[in-house]
Amino acid sequence: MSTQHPINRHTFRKAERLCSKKLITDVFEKGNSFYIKPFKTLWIDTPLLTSVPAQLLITVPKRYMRDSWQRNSIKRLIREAYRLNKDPFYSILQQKQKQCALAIVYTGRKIITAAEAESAIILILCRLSEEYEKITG
RNA sequence: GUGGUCGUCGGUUUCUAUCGCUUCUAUUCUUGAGAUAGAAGAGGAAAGUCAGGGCAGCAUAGAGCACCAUACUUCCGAAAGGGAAGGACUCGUAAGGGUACAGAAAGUGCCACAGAAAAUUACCGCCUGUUCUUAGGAGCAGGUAAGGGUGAAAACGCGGGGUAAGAGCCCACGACGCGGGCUGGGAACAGUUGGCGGGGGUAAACCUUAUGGGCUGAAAGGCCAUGUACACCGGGGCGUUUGGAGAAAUCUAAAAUAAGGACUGCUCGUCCAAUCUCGGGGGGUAGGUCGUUUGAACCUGUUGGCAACAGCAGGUCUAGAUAAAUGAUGGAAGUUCCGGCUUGCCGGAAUAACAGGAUCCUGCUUACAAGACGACCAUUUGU
RNA sequence: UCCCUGGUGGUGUAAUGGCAGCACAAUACACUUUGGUUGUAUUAGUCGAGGUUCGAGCCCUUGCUAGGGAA
Repeated sequence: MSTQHPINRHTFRKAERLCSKKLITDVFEKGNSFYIKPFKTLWIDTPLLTSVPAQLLITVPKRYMRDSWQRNSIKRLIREAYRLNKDPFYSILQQKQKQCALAIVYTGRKIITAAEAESAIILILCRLSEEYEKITG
């Protein structure tokens, strides 16, 4: 598996996105959650249909950001930050033989810069890694 | 030069480094939502969803009413609450701008406050007659719209005649409205001539006239796969009359009819079934694919037309995602601005506003940074 | 993507085209030793822009904004 997804390539393909309606409802209804600065994160430990370690869903509510171009740009920033920083989290998941469904919800009301997004995403991924350490003991 | 009016263009440009996204094509083998290479990849408004269509489904014997929309003329356009040119009115010194711009003389309603009165009106006043009288006047009956501080709006304006007092009551001139004739124009309309008339405003109040209008929207709808249950609840109903068979229960045939449903608001009318119909609710699925991008398409040239636009010729194929693709960080050039002066160099800053396709077109409306351009008007100064 | 509804003081709500009200809240005063209750007074408003009208919260156009629905 790891040969198909080399660590040194920071990709973010369709397989790594959360598209299944069932999984999405599971994440939002049964998932664990925590809050770091402008993002709310929901996650659940569940077997996925594909071979990737984790699937991610990015969401910006229409209630807070009215214009679609603003929502799109924030989603792009989050995706970029996740893509560049996901490797430590993936390696932990692969060690533990686990799969994870993730949802990141932006709860701010203004546009953030790329640097702010990246630091917050790094914090979120560290927190998730800790949670998995606790689960597996 | 200053101020202004109308309009057009513009919309992060080019090269490059690292990482990355979507679609298509080719190659490859480990046959996977793989790898490599190449190509393509958001807007003038993609927006608001305001108008009209294409397309799709449902409905459709027909008629009437209701409801909704539109409303100067001609032309363009598939159509349009669309556009062009023109007319009328209106705002502006002007260039120009705006107009739901049919009917108030078919009818109904409304017009607060103020005012005598807001549309067949008499409160004060004026005048006539009459009664009383303290001789100033008061009461009663009638005539009268010339005058009365109001109001958004006051019963055409002004002059003369007339009268008891007055009044378009009559006349001249003027304004307004409705017909007729003539001239110009394709028409709206304009000019002119003569006739008739007396009427407040309001139709983005009801309404009248003319014209038009089925309903629902890609979560429409078709196909494949997966999966299941019409189990449950509520309303209505499987009826009545006549004929035949039969002792009867009942069965059967044809016609009519009550209640119900359909014809998408109502009426007429037509049609509909008998473990049936209408509504609610539940179970299951939670995937793929078509629709889906070649079209009233775009670009260039040319012809016709004042213009909107149309014809002809040549060329082009130009996003198709689906929890939803264009991004992040650098470098160089270019562009713009600021400062300095050697006037074409140096240094610094910025590289943007509005904003992201989701079925597709035509319009309308709204938002919009730096900058560029054209036409015209007013005014000032100089020549 | 498509469709629908609303917007009135700080909050909740009324209002035929004709002076924009009511309740709660807030502030001040009175009452009370003080607070509460009660009473009196005050402040504060038609989402923005344009149009129709003598006159728009209401009618029309357009924008802004809030919310809802649709396998």
